[in-house]
Amino acid sequence: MRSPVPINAKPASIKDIARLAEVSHATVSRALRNSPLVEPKTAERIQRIARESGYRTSAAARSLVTRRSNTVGVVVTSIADPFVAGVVSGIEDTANQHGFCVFLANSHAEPDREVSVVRSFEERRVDGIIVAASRVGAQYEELLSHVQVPIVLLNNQHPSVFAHSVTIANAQASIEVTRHLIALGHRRIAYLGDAQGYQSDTERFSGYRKALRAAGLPLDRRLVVRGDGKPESGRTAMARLLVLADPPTAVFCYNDLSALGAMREIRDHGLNVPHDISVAGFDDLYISEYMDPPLTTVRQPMQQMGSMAMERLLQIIASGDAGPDVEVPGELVVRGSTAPPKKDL
Amino acid sequence: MRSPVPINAKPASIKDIARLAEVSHATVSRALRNSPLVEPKTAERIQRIARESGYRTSAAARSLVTRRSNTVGVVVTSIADPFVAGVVSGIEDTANQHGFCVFLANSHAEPDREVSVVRSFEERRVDGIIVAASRVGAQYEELLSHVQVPIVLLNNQHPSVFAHSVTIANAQASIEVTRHLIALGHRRIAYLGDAQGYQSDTERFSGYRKALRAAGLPLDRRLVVRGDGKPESGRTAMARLLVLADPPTAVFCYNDLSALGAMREIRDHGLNVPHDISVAGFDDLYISEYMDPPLTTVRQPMQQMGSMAMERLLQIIASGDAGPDVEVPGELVVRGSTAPPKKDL
DNA sequence: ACAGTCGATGCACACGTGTTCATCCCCGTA
DNA sequence: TACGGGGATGAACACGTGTGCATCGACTGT
Repeated sequence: MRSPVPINAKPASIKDIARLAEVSHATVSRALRNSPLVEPKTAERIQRIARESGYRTSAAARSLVTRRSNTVGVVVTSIADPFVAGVVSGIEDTANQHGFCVFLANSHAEPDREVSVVRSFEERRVDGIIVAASRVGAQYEELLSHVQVPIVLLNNQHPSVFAHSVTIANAQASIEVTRHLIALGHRRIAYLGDAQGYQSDTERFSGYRKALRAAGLPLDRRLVVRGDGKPESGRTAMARLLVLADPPTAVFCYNDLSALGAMREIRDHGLNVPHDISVAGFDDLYISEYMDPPLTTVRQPMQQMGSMAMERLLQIIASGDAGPDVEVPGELVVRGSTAPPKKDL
Repeated sequence: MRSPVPINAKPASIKDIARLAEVSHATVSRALRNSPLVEPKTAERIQRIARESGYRTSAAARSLVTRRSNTVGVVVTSIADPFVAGVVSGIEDTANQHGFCVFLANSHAEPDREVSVVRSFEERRVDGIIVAASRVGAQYEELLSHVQVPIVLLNNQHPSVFAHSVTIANAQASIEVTRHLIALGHRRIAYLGDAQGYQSDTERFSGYRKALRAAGLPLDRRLVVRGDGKPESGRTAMARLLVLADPPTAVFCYNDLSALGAMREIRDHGLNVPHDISVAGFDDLYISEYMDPPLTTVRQPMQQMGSMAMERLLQIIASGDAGPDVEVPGELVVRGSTAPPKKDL
């Protein structure tokens, strides 16, 4: 069942190549890196020999002397979250483009995992860390602030000193969503948020509140419910709204997955989206335009944000610093899940 | 904006700890690994000093001598694919559990990326590789067969010698889906597949064919269309089916994302799922039960499959070999997207 | 012909860790 | 007291690569 090559054959080293080419290992080292110090002809010969013998430079040995691993660590709550997956995809693409490899680790928002992951990254001497965990508790902050390599936070700009960030304009985008619902004629608009203490939730809720206030609408605390950002909890949170004596005519959801669950619950109550209740989300997952009805939401350029975070990190690694924190705008995408409320309400 | 710690401060080495503890670096090495050779009292003292000075063992230096990196490489077509993300989540969880870190790399099914990724993994001396790329072309196979570390293929058992595999019982599950549609009374059942030459597609199609034959139904080539596994191509492929003079009354889709697009196209033609056309998928993404209607599909235990692949790899790394290849069964999950065909057809 | 210059290459050390072997010290026993 | 044994520790080498410095040969200009 296995290849004919013995599995424990130790890989060819630079010295093996040197012996074959009848030069010193120093010359091989230079030749393989295309140093101008070595004569073109011998360089070519050495490279040919290396190629033929399947030589692969040992990144471990190299990084030991260069103090660079060309490696970054990425911590996420869960890669199974489609938003996170989009971001990581962007990160990996630009990392690969620059010769970097990415270590991926789930934290599942468990403090134990968080410390073990960061420790592991430190041991592996990553050149930088990207945290897309959305929640940076006090203990986690303490941990990260002692890390010796640059850190970029994604969707979590931290008030403190130890990290740079790439975020989306949560408040502004939320204002636009809420304004959109108000403009349609809604007056009882619910907020279905996330209870895990994410900064994004705080900011999105604050945008929702501001828009209400600007329109002279009251903030009804009973219309504010929270889940965990997954469909099932969106569903149960929506259920709490539907049993109200005076249920909302529109719901602004923390993210598209919550909205998915909310829509499901609404249908199961025999109501129609958007005819009876309008639903808006946040993220614009690439399934969202295929939902029935297609979901009104805020487009968050996930891949691009990941890409920006990575480029930012690379710049810090190279030049020691990057400019001010980046905030990308969100784009309101109006689709079929939002409509004017029924006249008789 | 930065931590007070100078960024280029070189991390404490084992020798620094040795100096502080007034012992040799050998003793430190032993103490940190809890070797019985060192006196418990001094071991404790050394560990305290190491902890206080924030020492982190250099994985690079260690792996240089141990010839083990405690690292695995994972190649996927795209982490943005929710199925892939589920699998990778399972992989990472069990890897982390065993002290391993995972390198994640997208290949985007581009041959260039594939070779560069594998080369990069080799340089980093990963202890093993998991390929969840679903497609292993001739060139890729040639590449992988020369790799010196164990390889586990996911959903792509390869007839050759160089790799182990974890797969789902594609053919059997597809037979069950098709049988389910036949049992509902359908006689014109389409197959909406994947055109990228994935083995999964071949097997699922073959299951579809077998079930038709077993029921004495003819295979109509016009009812077989293919896309790329994403919603948009599911939509366009469905469009080709809808313009037929005698369109199908049911569609079995290669995966849930294709089904999502197909359902959208059906609705856009003013038709109803499942009343006019039944739709079945494959994967059971965790959004699928929230679709409208909820999707009939085959549950593929993504996380568990990832976990199994990783455990398999670990076993090969540890003991040199693992048993025969693993095939997990798929579970037909019947939901609202499939129903008997209209009587008048 | 000779000194000086420059291009190409080798020598030797460093990076941080694990491990074998030797050394040293302390204790018990003959 | 002398000897042996065992437990704890240090010295030294190896892992594979990069690089400063020395060396060596060839070429140029006088």
